[in-house]
Amino acid sequence: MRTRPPSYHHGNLRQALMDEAVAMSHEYGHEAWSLRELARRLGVSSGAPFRHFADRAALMAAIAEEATLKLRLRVARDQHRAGAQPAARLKALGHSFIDWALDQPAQFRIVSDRRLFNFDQSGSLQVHFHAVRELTMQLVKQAQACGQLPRTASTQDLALTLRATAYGLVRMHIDGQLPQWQVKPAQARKHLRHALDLCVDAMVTAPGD
Amino acid sequence: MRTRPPSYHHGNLRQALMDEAVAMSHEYGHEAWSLRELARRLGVSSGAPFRHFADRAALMAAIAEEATLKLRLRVARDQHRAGAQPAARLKALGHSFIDWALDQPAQFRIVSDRRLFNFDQSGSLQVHFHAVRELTMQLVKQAQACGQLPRTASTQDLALTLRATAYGLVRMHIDGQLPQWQVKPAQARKHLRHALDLCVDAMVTAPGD
DNA sequence: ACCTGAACACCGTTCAAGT
DNA sequence: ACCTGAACACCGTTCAAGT
Repeated sequence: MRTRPPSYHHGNLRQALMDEAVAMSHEYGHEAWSLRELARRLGVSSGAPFRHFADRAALMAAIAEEATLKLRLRVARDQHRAGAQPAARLKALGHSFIDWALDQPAQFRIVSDRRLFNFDQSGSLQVHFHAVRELTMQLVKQAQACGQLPRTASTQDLALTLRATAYGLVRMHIDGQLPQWQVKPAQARKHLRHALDLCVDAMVTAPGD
Repeated sequence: MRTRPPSYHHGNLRQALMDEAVAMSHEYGHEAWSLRELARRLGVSSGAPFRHFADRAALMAAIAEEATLKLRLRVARDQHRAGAQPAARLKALGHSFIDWALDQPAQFRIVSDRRLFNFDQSGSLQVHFHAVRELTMQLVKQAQACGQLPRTASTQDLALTLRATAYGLVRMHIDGQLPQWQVKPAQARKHLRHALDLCVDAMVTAPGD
């Protein structure tokens, strides 16, 4: 009758380590717990994690890869619903990013902390982020082509600015800075979306075409 | 003739610890070195740092406070040279922030990592950041008053968006993401300034007044 | 007043040994 | 095939003892 406790001896310790590591990162911060504590909480020995991950960095990288795939899938889904207008799709892209970060803050912190693991060494991280970056660039280029964004600025600079705004907004929330800007945590998502839209709209309506 | 080696036994160990900690953070990353290693490099015992700082967090907080004061002084100096136009002063504020972060990346990382120490517990950090935040808000308000920024958007949302853009741009550089956006490290400062100006200009010229 | 260095309770990681 | 648990070389922090 009871399928639990799960038998970590038969194939699911790897995922259990990742899930528990995310839970502990959420509770304490991603550098405030030890692998030994993680093993303890799962009832395995201190050496067991090393059967599945070469080291701490490899565990963190695996978590980051899982989270990054989720971003890509979410973006693909949301783009599908966003219509054809490049500017609207750019907003939707920003909203996907915001929602992704706010729905899994612990994973966002891990993904964006370059010191936890070697980012350049993970093929899947590279691929997924590249895809999102390429989409941003293409949407900006399309928006410029149909006059929604100014052609006087380079595609790269526009894309970089928009990306930085989305990233900066999300980080300010994740780092707990929003209350200092009079934004209550409960209204963070709404405010972040609004602030991003403000930036996109400003550029869309800016002259210099 | 030789005033060196400095006698850490007579009052300058505290500053030496801070300087060496910054140097090691620059070399290895701010969490990749130990207090014992720091003590070793300064030729003192493993317990000596605790004569000057209650714990690791207190050392990091002291470094952050020193760096934050520098930001405030730099902003004040640059504002003085920026003229009277609110939009120009907003750009100057952003440039001060960018220059500050790029001139001392290790300190920027420490300041913006909320997990290293209790941010809310440092009076001086609060005060200095509050001053910069207030300046941002006032400049936005002035810009709205003289028609340089739209009055349809709230002062808070405009300020938040601009601040997020500056912060996001700087973080992308600090986290090594700029090469992926076709920006060479040597041209980072120029590109970041340009991207920020792009955002300010877009808002300045946006209608809805 | 300031620093030493042993001591304590931890780490990450390895690896022979077990099942 | 997967996990154990002792072992190694580290940590941060404390504190009696030194100067």
